[in-house]
Amino acid sequence: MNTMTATPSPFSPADRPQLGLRERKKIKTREAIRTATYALVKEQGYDATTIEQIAERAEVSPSTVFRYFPTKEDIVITDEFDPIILDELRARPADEPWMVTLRYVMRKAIQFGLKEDEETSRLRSHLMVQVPAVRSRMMESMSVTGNMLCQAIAERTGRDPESLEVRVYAMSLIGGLMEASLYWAESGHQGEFSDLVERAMDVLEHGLSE
Amino acid sequence: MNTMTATPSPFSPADRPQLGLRERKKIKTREAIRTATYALVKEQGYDATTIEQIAERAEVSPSTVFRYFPTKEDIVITDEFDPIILDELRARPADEPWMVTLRYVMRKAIQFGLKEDEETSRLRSHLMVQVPAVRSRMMESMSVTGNMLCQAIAERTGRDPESLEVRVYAMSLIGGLMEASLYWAESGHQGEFSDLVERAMDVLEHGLSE
DNA sequence: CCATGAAATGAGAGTAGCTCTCAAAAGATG
DNA sequence: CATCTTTTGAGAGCTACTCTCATTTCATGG
Repeated sequence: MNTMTATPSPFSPADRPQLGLRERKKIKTREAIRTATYALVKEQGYDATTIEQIAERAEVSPSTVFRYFPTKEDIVITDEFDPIILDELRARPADEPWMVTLRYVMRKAIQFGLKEDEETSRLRSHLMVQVPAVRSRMMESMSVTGNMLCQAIAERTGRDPESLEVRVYAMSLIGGLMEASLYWAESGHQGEFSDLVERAMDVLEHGLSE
Repeated sequence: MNTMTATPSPFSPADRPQLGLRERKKIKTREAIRTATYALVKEQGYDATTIEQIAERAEVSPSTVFRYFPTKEDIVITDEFDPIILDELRARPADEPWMVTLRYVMRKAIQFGLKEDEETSRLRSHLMVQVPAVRSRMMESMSVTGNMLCQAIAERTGRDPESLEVRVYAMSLIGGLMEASLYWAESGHQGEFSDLVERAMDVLEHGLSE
């Protein structure tokens, strides 16, 4: 749902021979660090996993780890959904009701996210519940997603993306959706996440009234 | 808007002679640490201010600082609004429309918060904008406020406070209000905060439609 | 008022996240 | 192959944060 660093879209490095050896190595290193981190966290838990261990398993130096990710939490939470979601939002017809668009795009994003690596996305939301630092960082990255949403809403409605109204609206959406994914993780990932999101959207659209 | 530690309500220590010397000293120390921190942050900025400096100015040891506040950010963000807001919410007549209640209570909370120490609450929201770590922690503490809101909403509507619907609704409210205060700080605290909150409430109630 | 017990404090050592610098290694370029 | 640029590794250094233990400070019953 967020990305601070401009992660290239999810294709394996081999798919892009047009990139120089340098670029390909960078992508490899990045993935190696992430893979190593996920594995270690699965084995020992988040706090018990140190940067040194991550560096060792990824076969890079600790300095390099920090060159690729500003903080330890970022190794875990970074994803590349935002640009995809933005594209999808823009691709919808302009006269479609906003909520219909939103539901459609969210459903698609969830499909995409779960398909790519189900276990990883579960681990991620699990960490969000268990590790305060990760949750914090995750929430902060929401504001990036929020800005993107503001942009999309502004384009759609002709409002100023920086206006209080648009920003409040976007953040309330994101807050609600965030809570839905927390709920999902807290309840041990029971049921379909997409169902929860549908219910969350109902609340966001109509309030608690009904 | 939040409190992780159970700060006693805002009365000067002298007002409560029924407390033992020990308790009164604890309150004094807590306030000394906070005062020292605010002063140093105003002088040098947040990052440049170290725990050692804070300890020195508050005339306690660094260990003591950590005994009173789990993290450096907590020294800055902790406040004691949650219980007050909860009480106010409960004090409203049960048949009053929910949004009316909410607007009333928010207005009151803002009055209270600004009156107590205007400059401090400005500094706080300023830090929220400027220092990522503070913003993160602030956002996380929102979930505490969120739980409180769930409780209040549940009591009012007879729903389960743990239900997805209530939780999503609460967090969307909080996300929106949070954004309003960020907006206020980003625009240099122009205008009345309460006006911004009114506008935010309009959006939260009716969406962007009108 | 003093003795005993409990709580708060200070001192200090230790861990780990994160930053910065500089020299060595590896890829790009002509 | 030579040169230039980018990436990496090594290591020192800072600081938030934790833990332990001895010392001091307050509370309490006699």
